[in-house]
Amino acid sequence: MKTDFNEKQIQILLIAETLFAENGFERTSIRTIAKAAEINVAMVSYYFGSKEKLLEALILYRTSDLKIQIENLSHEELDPIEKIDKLIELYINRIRCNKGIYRILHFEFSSEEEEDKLKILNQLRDRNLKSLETIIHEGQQKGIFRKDIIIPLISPTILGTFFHFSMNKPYFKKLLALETDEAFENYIQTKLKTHIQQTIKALLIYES
Amino acid sequence: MKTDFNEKQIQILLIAETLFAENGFERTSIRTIAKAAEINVAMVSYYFGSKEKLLEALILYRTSDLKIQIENLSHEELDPIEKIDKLIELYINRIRCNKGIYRILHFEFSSEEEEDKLKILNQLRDRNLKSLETIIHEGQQKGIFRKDIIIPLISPTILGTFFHFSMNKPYFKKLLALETDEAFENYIQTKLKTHIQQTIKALLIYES
DNA sequence: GTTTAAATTAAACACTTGTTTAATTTTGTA
DNA sequence: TACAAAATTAAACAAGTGTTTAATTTAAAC
Repeated sequence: MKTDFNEKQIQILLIAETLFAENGFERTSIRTIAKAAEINVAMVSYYFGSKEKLLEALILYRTSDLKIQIENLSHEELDPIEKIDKLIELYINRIRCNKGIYRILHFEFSSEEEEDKLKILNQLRDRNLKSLETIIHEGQQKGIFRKDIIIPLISPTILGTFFHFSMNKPYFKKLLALETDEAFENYIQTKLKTHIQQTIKALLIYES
Repeated sequence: MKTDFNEKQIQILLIAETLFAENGFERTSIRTIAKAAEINVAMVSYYFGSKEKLLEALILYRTSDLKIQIENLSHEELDPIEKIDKLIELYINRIRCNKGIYRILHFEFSSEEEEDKLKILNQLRDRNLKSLETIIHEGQQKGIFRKDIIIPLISPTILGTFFHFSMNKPYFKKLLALETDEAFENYIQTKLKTHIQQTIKALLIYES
């Protein structure tokens, strides 16, 4: 599949991303996208073939966009605890910036088994898991981390906490008295981030 | 709103629940529901008024169904750590049994602010938070738990981890070499449950 | 400047959606 | 049995969906 898109295509992709993230894939019609992008309805089919293929193109566009920052991290000269902290920070920021596409990927298509669509996503997940393993093994060898950790369950805890929080935005805004969207975003980057870091470190270090 | 439904209505509700959970609210048409329930399409409008109101009825049916087991727990004679363990077990089992409706509640309507629909859900969340606070405060007074915990962030960690894991079933089945659906369910009730309990306890107890 | 390909358009297409209608059957009651 | 209310039905409705068509405009190449 082609990975290079022209300006018009990217314009469509970006607007589709916003609308999909706001209202979901099904709830967003091609006509809505066309109107928002100020193009003719037929252009989506013309450029991408179909609505489904537009989504595939969007996934491709966004995931090929993502550099492998996490891989680099595991080779930096930091102690394991600092690496975990940085890893979580990376995770959160990366997803925050690509919130739209992540939301679609994780919740709109997570239960479907259509291999073609998920292949790219799975590759991404596998790479991230490998990097996480490297970091944790290092900490275990140095005697800092406990050894009975199920590593594949770490990322669900990080991502799950983050997603659950940000997907129930109205509830937590009210609960935590966060009046504006900025206050909410700020809470994520400070309190929630710290909470997740604290949680994972506690899990890795704590001796029962 | 009425909370008592006749047999026919419940039959429709149960089938709708399954279909909504499997394919999402939007992707499930009234005709699909009618066919599965072996009734006429008009019956849904006749009994519930509309598709939206059918969902509202389903939420009502399921949440009024849920007894307040968690509230009872906080008054039992157990030490705080045991209570946390039991609380998490309760959470997981309760959601596992009502997976369909929880999936719809948390992901299909989590970003919408429509008060009417979420009112019941919010009440449920508030009650649960209160119970959790009671348990944690008890542990803090006894000097077992640390005092700088942000309690509202505990449930996102529990629920988020669980949801993220079970919503990415295909990926984790492959990753953890769980061949059958039963093996997957079993993994949740053993390994994942323990992982979450371990995580929360570590967070509450660990001194940095 | 003409030709050829790409881009863009409005309109139509075939289909699905949720909902309503009006007629018919079933059920319960007096 | 007769009547009235409830349940059920097939059909129609209006609106929206993704996609395709065929005609037109724009751009590029020669």
